[in-house]
Amino acid sequence: MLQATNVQESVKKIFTEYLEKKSHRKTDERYNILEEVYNLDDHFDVESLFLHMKSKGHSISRATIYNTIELLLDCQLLTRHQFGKNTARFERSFSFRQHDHLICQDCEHVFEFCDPRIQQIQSMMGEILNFKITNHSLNLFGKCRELEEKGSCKHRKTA
Amino acid sequence: MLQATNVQESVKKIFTEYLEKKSHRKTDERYNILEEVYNLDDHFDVESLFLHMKSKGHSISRATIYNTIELLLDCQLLTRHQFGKNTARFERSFSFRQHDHLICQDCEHVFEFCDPRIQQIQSMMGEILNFKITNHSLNLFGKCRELEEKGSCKHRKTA
DNA sequence: GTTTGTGCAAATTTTTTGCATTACA
DNA sequence: TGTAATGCAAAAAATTTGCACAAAC
Repeated sequence: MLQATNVQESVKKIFTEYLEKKSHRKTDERYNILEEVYNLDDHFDVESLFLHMKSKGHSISRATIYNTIELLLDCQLLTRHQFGKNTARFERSFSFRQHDHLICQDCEHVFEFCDPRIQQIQSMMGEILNFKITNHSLNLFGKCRELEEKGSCKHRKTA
Repeated sequence: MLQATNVQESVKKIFTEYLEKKSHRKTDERYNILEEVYNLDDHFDVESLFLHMKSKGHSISRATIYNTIELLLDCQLLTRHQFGKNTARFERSFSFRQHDHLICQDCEHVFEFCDPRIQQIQSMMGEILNFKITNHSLNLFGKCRELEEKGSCKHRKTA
């Protein structure tokens, strides 16, 4: 929990510096959203974050969430993903080491993994194709063992 | 052109076999969409395919395009991508070797590349995490040389 | 002749925008 | 106090669905 608190403090400090540098106002809503984003363990979409915050008693609007997410993306505290569905999904990105995703086609559960060769591919391709590559996303899609063996998997939400 | 014709003939045959196996009807619209998809050199979204077909004199509806795309995805003649925007983009996938994408953040132009290490990562991660991986998508995002040097790039469509 | 597929329009879903009000600086 | 940010609702964008009609089989 100490570690978690430090993360909260660190990202709050980073966000504050960013807001000051950009002359954006330091509103409660922005800090509330930041805090909730860093409380969530998993990837989330705007609607679920909205409902989550509503259920915790925050009075917040979707528009503010969309606006604040833009800021968090801009200062690299958040990463945006699109795992094949129409809804964008987000993930906190401070103090969580670079990783990629493995998505179960059935239950859509997201697993994470890390492989140094991706960085190598990234820098080599940047050189060859004369690109200044800033980031990448590698998604592997497949069926988890449970699904293969039993025909369904535990993370599945809808029948 | 001979090669192109062969591709058209091949995909038509594959599609026909698929439709017959699944007991789906062989409609003109479905074959028209397949042909246009394989005429397009670049990645496309539903709206641009719709407008393209309209401009060529086809009377077609968006609903039919969405439906047919589902079939083409199912028989692997088409691949779906989501390059960070809300709109899904598609790409013909028969006789075009496996590749990944490098996307310019500015003009959104898509470049293609190939690296065998990705397949290695894919199979290794499948073993380690006990996943039956069926496919992957690796996208590198960055700035093309022109953009870096001149502040803008030729593929850019909108100011 | 059945029944699936098409086209159109309406409905959903996800995101963006306009505007009156609130509150940061 | 001036102006940016919020909340709400309406608009826009992307996709899905319902239904009458057309056309495969």
